[in-house]
Amino acid sequence: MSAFTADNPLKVFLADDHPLLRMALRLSLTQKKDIEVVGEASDGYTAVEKIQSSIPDIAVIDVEMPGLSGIRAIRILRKTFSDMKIVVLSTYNKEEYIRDAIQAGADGYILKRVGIDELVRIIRELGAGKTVISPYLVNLALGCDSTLMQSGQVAYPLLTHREREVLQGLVEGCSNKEISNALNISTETVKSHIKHIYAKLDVKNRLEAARMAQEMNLLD
Amino acid sequence: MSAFTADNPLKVFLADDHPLLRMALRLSLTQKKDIEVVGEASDGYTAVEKIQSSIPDIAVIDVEMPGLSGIRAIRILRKTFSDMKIVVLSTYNKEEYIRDAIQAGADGYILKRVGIDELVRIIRELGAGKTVISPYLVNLALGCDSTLMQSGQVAYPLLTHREREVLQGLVEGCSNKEISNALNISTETVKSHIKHIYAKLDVKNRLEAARMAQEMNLLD
DNA sequence: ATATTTTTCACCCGATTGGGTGATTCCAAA
DNA sequence: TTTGGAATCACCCAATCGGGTGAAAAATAT
Repeated sequence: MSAFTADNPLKVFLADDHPLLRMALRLSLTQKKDIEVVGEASDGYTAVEKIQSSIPDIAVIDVEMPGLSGIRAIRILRKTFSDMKIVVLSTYNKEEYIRDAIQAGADGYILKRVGIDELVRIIRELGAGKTVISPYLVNLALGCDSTLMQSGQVAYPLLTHREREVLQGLVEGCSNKEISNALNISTETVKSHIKHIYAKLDVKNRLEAARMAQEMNLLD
Repeated sequence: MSAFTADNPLKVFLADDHPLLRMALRLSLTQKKDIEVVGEASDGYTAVEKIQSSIPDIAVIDVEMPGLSGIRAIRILRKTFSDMKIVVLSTYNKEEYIRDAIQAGADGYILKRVGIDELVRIIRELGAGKTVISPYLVNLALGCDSTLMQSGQVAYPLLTHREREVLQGLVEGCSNKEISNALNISTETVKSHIKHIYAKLDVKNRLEAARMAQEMNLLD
């Protein structure tokens, strides 16, 4: 199945808001001949963006980042990339965090206090298809069904054309009724579109949707 | 007064329980000819021990370490070393943490998300005798409240302090209930504030209020 | 000392939103 | 040809929001 070499390296993406830690990770990983760091980001929004264009085999994502949190970034990524390995970096080994991460679709949960060798080992195991929870935590994380992976989805267009039109109105502060008038459709249809938008962006109200739209550059 | 060179380097000690971050710090600092890393530790107890024997000019100490916390380690060190520079490393910019650190005797408080150059700059300034608080925190240290109305461009009425706090929550996408919990007041009071905010900003919903807040630069 | 503003809370009521389920038509891709 | 997404709409129901009125204590200013 998967044999990563210098010719065919394991492509890894790093998302962490600490430049120093990111540097350490990059240095540690690029040293290994079978691993290549294809991109970095220091916040959730750019992480999602860059990952969508660089399409790594494994995304290493910090849970705590400014703007879009790691967990929510994962939820978004999972909608598009069902087979990408996503591993969460965290400072804490709270049961709750781990559950959230796994439920969001993470394939692994690593504590930041791991050593370099440990980290490389985990990355490689993920590359080989395993799901890894930092050994310290194995006993904790068993309450959630293994994975909620959906069927393969298409790549880029997170939102449909119509959804973007509706989102445009929403961002401008229009009510559902105003949007429906502008687009000549019923308010029920607008509501329907908005529900889908919320699900796709993983937000729960208009304001978050508007902010997300802006941060992710979803509109003109 | 103090001119540190390759002959007479600034001796730095590193205490942090994250091997990766420690590596990044060590690499970044040892690169500089005027800085020498004289020791490392991954918990508070060994940090205190090793510092007592290596006697660095500057001790960089993580607040969150297993065993003896960084703050308590600093208190102990301060009893013996009154002129050693001690700088706190922290993930968070909580006002409370900063106060604790300073009160324990820290000469500086640095966020882990700083870059390498920034870090080196701070270390050197500490070596030169200054007390440094990471730039990100300046606004915290100074109760940023009085800056709002100098310009003659007051087309809209200003908000009160409380109203700004409520608006802050609103902008972040919080519901009235979430805001009320955060501020320890009833939802009715939050509603009341929001009504006033709407009236003052001449908007009619949360999204417009949020956008107006941004356009008028009403918040941090 | 008094006036004003700020901050707090209550009650009412209609409007709007958010979430769930389900159905229809159209169109394009497998 | 069948499958599936896109776009449309309907109904239900609970939660939240927005607007009005009113009021009282606390802080600030005059």
